Amino acid sequence: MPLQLYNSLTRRKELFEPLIPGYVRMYVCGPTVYSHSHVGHAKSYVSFDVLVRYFRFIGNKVLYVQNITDVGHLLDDGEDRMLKQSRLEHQHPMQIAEAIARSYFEDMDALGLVRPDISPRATGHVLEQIAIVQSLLEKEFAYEVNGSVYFDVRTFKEYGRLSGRTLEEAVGGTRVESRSEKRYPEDFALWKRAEPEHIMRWPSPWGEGFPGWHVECSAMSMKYLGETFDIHGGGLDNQFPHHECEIAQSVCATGKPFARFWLHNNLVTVNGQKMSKSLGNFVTLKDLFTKYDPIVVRFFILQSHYRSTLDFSEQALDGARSGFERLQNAVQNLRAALARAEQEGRKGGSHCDAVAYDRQIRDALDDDLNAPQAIGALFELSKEMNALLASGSSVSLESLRSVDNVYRKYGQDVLGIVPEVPGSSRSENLENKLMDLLTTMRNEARKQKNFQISDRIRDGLKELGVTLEDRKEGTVWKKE
RNA sequence: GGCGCCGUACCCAAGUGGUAAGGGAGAGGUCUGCAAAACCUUUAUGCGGCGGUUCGAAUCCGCCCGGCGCCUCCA
Repeated sequence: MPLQLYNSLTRRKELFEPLIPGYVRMYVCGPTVYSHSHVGHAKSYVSFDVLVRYFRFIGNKVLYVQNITDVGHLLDDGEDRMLKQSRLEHQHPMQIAEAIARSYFEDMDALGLVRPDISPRATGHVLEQIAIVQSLLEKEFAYEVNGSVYFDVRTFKEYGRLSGRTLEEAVGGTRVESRSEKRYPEDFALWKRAEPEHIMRWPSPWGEGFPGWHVECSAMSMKYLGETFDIHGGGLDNQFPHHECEIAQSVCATGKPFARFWLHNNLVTVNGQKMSKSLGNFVTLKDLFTKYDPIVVRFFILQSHYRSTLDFSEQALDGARSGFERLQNAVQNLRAALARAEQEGRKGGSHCDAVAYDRQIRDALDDDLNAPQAIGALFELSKEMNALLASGSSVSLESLRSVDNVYRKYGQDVLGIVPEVPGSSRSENLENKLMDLLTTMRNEARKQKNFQISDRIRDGLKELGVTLEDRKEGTVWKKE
């Protein structure tokens, strides 16, 4: 089954093929860098990370662009959120932007995300934004008032297609007082006049000012991906107005189609309510990572579909952690068995049909990136292998290798929930050597029934946060 | 008020016409000097409620109840 993706533009799953065969051009709305990332950001970026990984896995080259918004994102009262934060922290806005951008990458790296190929900043692309605004003015899709430029939404008949609303509806339901400067309440700012106290300002044909929020994404996506590209992604809460406005200004500026596929991830909820900064119910990733391993958070996120809401709770996270550990154990068991089989040069043995699971996982991912279903299949495979290994039957080298291959391909490369080396008992360092020494001594003591010594070793290690487990295959240790 | 989404076991969560994936928790078991872990088995005659369409519905249609999102900054 070829890859199908749900396109918000058409409201249905569509066969996805890049415009240029074998080359996917993709843009995802990145963070506004004024405060640390929370679980909601993680859901969005983890989802698109899996998409990028999957595109590459099935043989495409991908150019993945994700912006960093460091100007123009306004609050209700018209204040730039970057400037507000800078005022609160007594720092230059670019200081905030730099610190938060670093924090963002730190968090995303921890979650195992593949970095975007290009991470352009809005402040670095003011010229490109001005060029779009100028083009829109020339073509009379926009108008200037007192040093600000607005997009005239009535000139674009497709306005509202993405979000499924018509101008009449929108204006009827608008709860915001219309800005007197605008010709029409739904018109949106392309360029804003900077008041004297406004620090972030650039010269423009209309005087000193700063770009509107939406236009940066049009400028940066088209600069690096071309006027028409394959995929534009982002959070569902950006569908309107942000993405609607992007489409309007891009299509009108170039006269060409903009993004072909629009993908929207759903939101993280807490007790059924959206996790957001304004509600104050958000959990920053940095806080979360003190309690949960980032890869557990990633696993938790991927256990629900990207287009479903994900309800956040400690109980759910704890459940994910246990499930994650179960999968790691299964992979460890399998690899230990594989190592033994390779050592003995095993010929023959019982069979496990990894191909069926491979197929199942491929089908799940091809169907609008159904990661939870793919994970379900990985667990079923694990259960079958565990049972086979526990029964004591010797599994054929070929089967063991093909199962390991499924873990590597999907668990590791595509989903990123199986580390290169699961668990902590394998790498070669002093810690490992010391632990080997201690566990060997302890097992010798146990053989001699000197349990005073053996328990003293185990209890002592426990106090240091190291747990020993005596398994059939030998003793393994884990750090808390 | 307009547009849209969701309601599946104690918790999280797939499934969108063919007779309920998966994970956690609980229960039972294997292993074991003890402990812990690991592993196995097991757990929804039913998918918010009521009608309808169909040989057949969690899945389609209608109504109702409950919750949420967007319409204003948010991934």
